[in-house]
Amino acid sequence: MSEAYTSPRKRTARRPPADTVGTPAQARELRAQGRKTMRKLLDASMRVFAERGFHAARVDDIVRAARTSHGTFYLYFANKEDLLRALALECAQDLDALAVGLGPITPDRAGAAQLRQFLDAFFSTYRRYGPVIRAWMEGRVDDREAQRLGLHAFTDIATALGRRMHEAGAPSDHTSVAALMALLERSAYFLVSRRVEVDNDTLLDTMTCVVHRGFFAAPLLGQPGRPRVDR
Amino acid sequence: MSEAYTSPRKRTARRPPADTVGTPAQARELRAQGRKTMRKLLDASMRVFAERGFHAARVDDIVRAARTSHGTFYLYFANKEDLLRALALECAQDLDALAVGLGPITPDRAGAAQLRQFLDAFFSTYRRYGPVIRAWMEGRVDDREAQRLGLHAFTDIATALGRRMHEAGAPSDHTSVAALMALLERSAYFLVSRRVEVDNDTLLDTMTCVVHRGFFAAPLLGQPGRPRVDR
Amino acid sequence: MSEAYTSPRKRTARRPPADTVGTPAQARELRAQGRKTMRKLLDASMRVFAERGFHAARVDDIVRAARTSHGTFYLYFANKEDLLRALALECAQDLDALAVGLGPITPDRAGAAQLRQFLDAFFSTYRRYGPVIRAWMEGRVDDREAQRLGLHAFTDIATALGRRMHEAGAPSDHTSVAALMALLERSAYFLVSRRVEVDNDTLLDTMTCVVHRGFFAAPLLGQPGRPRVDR
Amino acid sequence: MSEAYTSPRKRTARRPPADTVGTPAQARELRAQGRKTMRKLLDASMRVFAERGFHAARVDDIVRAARTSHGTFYLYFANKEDLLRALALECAQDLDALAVGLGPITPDRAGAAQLRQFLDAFFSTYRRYGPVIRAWMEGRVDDREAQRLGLHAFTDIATALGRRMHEAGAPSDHTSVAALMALLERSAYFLVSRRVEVDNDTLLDTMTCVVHRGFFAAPLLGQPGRPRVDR
DNA sequence: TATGAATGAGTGTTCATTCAT
DNA sequence: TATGAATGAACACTCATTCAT
Repeated sequence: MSEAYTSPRKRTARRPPADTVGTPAQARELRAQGRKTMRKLLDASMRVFAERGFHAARVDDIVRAARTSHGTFYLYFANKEDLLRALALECAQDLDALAVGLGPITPDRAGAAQLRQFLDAFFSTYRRYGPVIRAWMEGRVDDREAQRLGLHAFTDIATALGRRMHEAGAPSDHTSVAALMALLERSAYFLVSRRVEVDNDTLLDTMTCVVHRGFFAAPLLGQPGRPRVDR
Repeated sequence: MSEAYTSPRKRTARRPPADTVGTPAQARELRAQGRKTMRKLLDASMRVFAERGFHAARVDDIVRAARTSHGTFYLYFANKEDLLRALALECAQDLDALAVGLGPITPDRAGAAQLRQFLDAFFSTYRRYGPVIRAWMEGRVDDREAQRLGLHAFTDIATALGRRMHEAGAPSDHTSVAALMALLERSAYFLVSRRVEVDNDTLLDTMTCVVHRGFFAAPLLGQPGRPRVDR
Repeated sequence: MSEAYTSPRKRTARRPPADTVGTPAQARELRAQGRKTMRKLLDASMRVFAERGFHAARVDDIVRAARTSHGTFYLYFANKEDLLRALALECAQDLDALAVGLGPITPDRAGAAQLRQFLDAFFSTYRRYGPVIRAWMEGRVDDREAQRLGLHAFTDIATALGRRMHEAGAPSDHTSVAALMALLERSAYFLVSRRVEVDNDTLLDTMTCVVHRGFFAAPLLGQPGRPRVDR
Repeated sequence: MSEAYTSPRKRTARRPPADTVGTPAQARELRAQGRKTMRKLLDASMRVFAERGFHAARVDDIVRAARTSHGTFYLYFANKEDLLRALALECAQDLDALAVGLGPITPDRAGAAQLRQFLDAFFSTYRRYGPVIRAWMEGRVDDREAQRLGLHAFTDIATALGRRMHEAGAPSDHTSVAALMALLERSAYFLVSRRVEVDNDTLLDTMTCVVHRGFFAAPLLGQPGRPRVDR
């Protein structure tokens, strides 16, 4: 999953003259300045998406945030979806790393620690790429490629988790893994969107405990730092 | 929460601010035919929202689905947000009933059964009102009232669940309950949206088990019907 | 009153209230071409307003007259009201100049000449900005700013006239001045709208005579060029 | 000008079957109740027009004000213009009476009194029918008949005034009379619309004086009640 | 005679995308 | 490589008028 993003400028519908059609993602070679501008756009878009969400975000918002122009935007991306695709690639790489780095989740405190670390990393990625992930989830993305990337990345993580669940002797069928993914995604959303009042550490503790017991068949451990306080 | 929806045939003396309007409900009394048409619109909109999502849905889609005209739509609703508000009210009532009907979740099979039944009902409601709930979640709803309703309904359920968690001796702090809500909502979404391949019964079994253990501190019960199969 | 109009390319963070918007002027710096297009729109709108009146004029009429597109219009003006505001500013500046240039109206022929010159200038301005002035008069303009400008401009002229009436020893109370303004505005309207058959010179003569005698306490002068013909 | 208004129901464009076409204003004979309803609509419309103006007024506003229904409106009037025509007829009759009742305007106090009385009556009529008159003035009325009525009524008054001006030895050419009409109409508008602060009596005094001197060649009379105060 | 419901053409406004410089 | 200007299809909403009861 280390394909590099290649700007698909000129992959638009109307394509009349003898051009490099057929070779869809025919990126121009970018020089230093070009790379910098593209980076500016990618970063700006993440900020805008975080605030408004992908669909509500306007190209205008993005270029303003990136302190550049409309024309420039379309110099680097074929359209908004194409930008999403580029972000999706970065995000998928991040998630991929997560999947690769996930060690065994034993029923003891070591397993809990491993799990916590994974969750922490997941939340971190979500903080950055949440809007992209949600765009996948919402399923209103027309772009096949972006969809595929999202699916792929999620499947990778799901597979990794499923394997660890299996090792732990817990049910690791498709549905169980899906439920875990559901919990992960939405908890991260709550955390990041601030729609629900949760703070990072408390959520990490809670999730570690819940997931360990609920999905990895761990016994109830008196976990340190886990406040057993009722609300 | 049994406030009835009153069609906002407002008389925005001058400019109707194009948004949620100030005078939300100055409903004409509807006769039989009027009620029928309104119902048609509400039902059609649910179908359209289910397919396209609230934001992507066009008023035009709705009226086409309801086999009525554009003008008629605005005879019953001030705008799309107002329609959402009406649906939100119905949804909130459904969710409210769920909260009220939730019995104690004991650690034994009876508790599991109770839980399963609740989940079943929740999924059912989600099947119908999912788009409305997601509109709340996405937080891009401008309408204050609809937001309030959504928050209120979710808080009600969360409170009921929290109480049962507390009774069960499990952590029932704010964060734990939030995590449970996250799991419920997104699982239902996966189920309903068909974005992930899960079938109703399997998900019910899985969720019952996971939630029972993860959130209600139940021991691992050899639950009947729970396939221990790995994928 | 030399505030320059600044195109209201506002960034109504969320909903643009469909009306006068809060952030009226966050103008982009316009380049030569931009200025030209804006001018084209302003001029075209004057032509359209002259023909249809402000309220009846459609944005579509304006852009057609300006040989540009719908989108372009909204690139320069937030809406029709905003365009009116821009025109109002120009008009107010014109009227202001009139007020400043008004010399003393003595009871002799010199006074009559001065008056005639003023009336001529007033009619001239009215020929250009009549529709704007009438939009003020009709009082159906929602835009506060445009209203303020109109009121201000009229007050300026009224004040100047009042002072000259006072000097001339004629009644210069509020009501008298108002009556004079009424006469000026409506005569100009008759002249410009061609609703009543009057030609410019005849009207100038008539008005000079009538106003001189009626509002500036002048004696009946045998004014040259004044046809004493009955109709 | 004492033609009675006959509801032109069925003078609409589409007119397929063997109906009383050709006889355009084929009013149904109205019974007592019908007359009452029609009156209700006429009165309500005047109220609404006074508040919003003819063009901005919605049929919906009118029927609400008249506490009746849309359907009923179109039972009595072919459309909004048709309603205007009916009001125009009433108004024209009022104005007609004014024209007929206008006595000679002598240069002395008796003439001033006569003039004052006329102005008072004119303002009175304007208070009631101002919106109708303005609809004529604005010239945006499609209806030929209503236009004709308006023109006719104004011409009648203008003729009567012109005659009296002639008798008084003042210029009574077309343009002079037009200027007087301009002054009358707009003053009345200022008075009624409250766009300018003038009160009835003061305006009457001022107008009497100004018109007497300006249009009827009267000398400066120390008119009683005329405050010579500057503002 | 009266009514509330229904209709759809008309209008304002937005915004992704293309163009000329 | 960068930019601001231009475009027009798409969409929300209004309201005069007609219809069925």
